[in-house]
Amino acid sequence: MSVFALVDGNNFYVSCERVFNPKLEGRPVVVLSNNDGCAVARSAEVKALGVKMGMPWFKMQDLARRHGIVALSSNYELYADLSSRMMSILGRYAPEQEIYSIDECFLGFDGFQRYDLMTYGHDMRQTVRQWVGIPVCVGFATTKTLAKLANHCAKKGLTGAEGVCDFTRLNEQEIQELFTRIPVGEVWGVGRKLAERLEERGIAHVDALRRSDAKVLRREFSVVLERTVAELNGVSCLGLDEIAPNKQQIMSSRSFGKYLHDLEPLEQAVASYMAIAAEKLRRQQSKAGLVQVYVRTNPFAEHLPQYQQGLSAPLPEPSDDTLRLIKVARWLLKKIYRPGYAYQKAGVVLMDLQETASLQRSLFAHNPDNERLMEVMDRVNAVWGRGTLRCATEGLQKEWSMKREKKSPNFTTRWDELPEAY
DNA sequence: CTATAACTCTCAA
DNA sequence: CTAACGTTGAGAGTTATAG
Repeated sequence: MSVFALVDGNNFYVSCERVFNPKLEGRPVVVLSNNDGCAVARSAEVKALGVKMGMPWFKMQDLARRHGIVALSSNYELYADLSSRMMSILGRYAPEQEIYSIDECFLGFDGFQRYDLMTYGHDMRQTVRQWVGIPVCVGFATTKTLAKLANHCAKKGLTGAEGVCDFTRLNEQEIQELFTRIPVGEVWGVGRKLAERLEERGIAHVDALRRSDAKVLRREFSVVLERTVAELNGVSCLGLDEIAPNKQQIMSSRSFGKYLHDLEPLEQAVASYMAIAAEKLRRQQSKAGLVQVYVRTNPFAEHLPQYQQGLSAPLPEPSDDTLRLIKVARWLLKKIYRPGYAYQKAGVVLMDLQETASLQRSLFAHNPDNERLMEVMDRVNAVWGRGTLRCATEGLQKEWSMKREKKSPNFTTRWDELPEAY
C-alpha cells in the first residue's frame, strides 16, 4: 500500500506578498487577477469579511474602504520564483513528486511505514516556512483524491492538529464521522454543476458519495465520477505524473486595459500574444500545424453591441517561427474583424502540435522557418527579459496592455525593482 | 453505417 | 467623474462530417 501527500501553500499569492511585506500580516489582503479584475487569492481576514473567490474588485470597494482591504495586482514572476523554491524543498521529502500547480504538489511514498507521517508533515511545514516564508498544509492518504481531501481537513483543522492531516491513522468509524461533515463539493473533481446534481439526488456529503453505487454513477454521470468514488474508497486510480508531458495546445489570450475599436491595435495585441505562444512552443520543442485567433467584446457590458468570433487555419507545414505565425494570425484577424465594436479581449491558440525532432526529414527538404533568428531571440529575451527583442507588429506603446496598478516589486528576480530600503 | 473530427461542457488552479 | 468581471489547459461527451 503506497501513500500520497498533497502539500499546498495557504492563500499562496497572498502569502508570497507577505514574505516581502510583513506589514500585510494580520490584515485583509486580496490579490487580483490580470487587469486588476477580480480576486484570485484571499487572506483569511478578507475571507472572513465575505469576499468570495472571483469577486470583481469594483464590487468590493465599499467593503475595502470600510475595512482597509489591501488589494494587489498579481505578480506572477514573484510567485513563480517562490514556488520553485518551495517545490525543490518539498521534493526532498519523498522519492516522487508531481508538481500539480504553482502552489501545490503531490508527493509519493513507497515504504511509508518508516515514517511517523504526522511528525513528517510538521517537519515539512516548518522547513518551508523557515526557508521560504510560505505557510503550507499537508494531507496524507492512500490515493490522490483522498490526499486532496486530507489537505482540506488540515486547512480547516477538522482533525485536531494544525496544518497536517493523516487519513491513514483514522479508522473506518472516524472516517465516516469526518466525511459526513464535508460537503460533496469539496471533493477534487466535483465542481459547482456536479455538486448541484448530486445534492438533488440526496448525495450532499462525502460519505454519501463514497457509498454510492459505481454503476449508477457511471450511467447517470460519467466515468470520471466513477473513478473519483473509487479513489474515495481507497482504490488508487490516479498515479503520480512526475514529468509533465508536452502541451497538446498552447494558448495565449488576455483582456485589454481598455476597449479597442480599430484593427491596428488589435493586430498588435494578437502579434504580441502570438510571440508569447510561439516562445512556449519552441521551449517544448514542438511545431504547430494549426493556428486559431479569436476576439470578443465584453459579455458583461450588456448595453454594448456584442460580438465574438474565432477562426483557424492550417499551416502548409508545421511551424514554430514567430514571424510566420504572426502573419497567419494577422490574416485570420482581418477575416474576423468587424468595425463598430468595443473589443475587450483577443487570443491565439496553437494546435495540432508535433515534436520538432520527428519532423526533421521534411525540414531538410524545405524549411522556411527562421530557425537561427528564433534561437537568437529566445536567448536574448531569456537574459534580458521578454520583449527585449520583438517584432515591430507587436507595437511600441502597447497602450492596450493590461492594467496592473497595484503590483509589488519583483523582489527576487529584478535588481532594478528592489526598493532602496532593502 | 462507422470512424473521426469538431465542438461543447465541466473542472481545476 | 464613470465604469470597471482572469488565464490556460485537459478530458469526456455530443454532434457533425467524411468515406
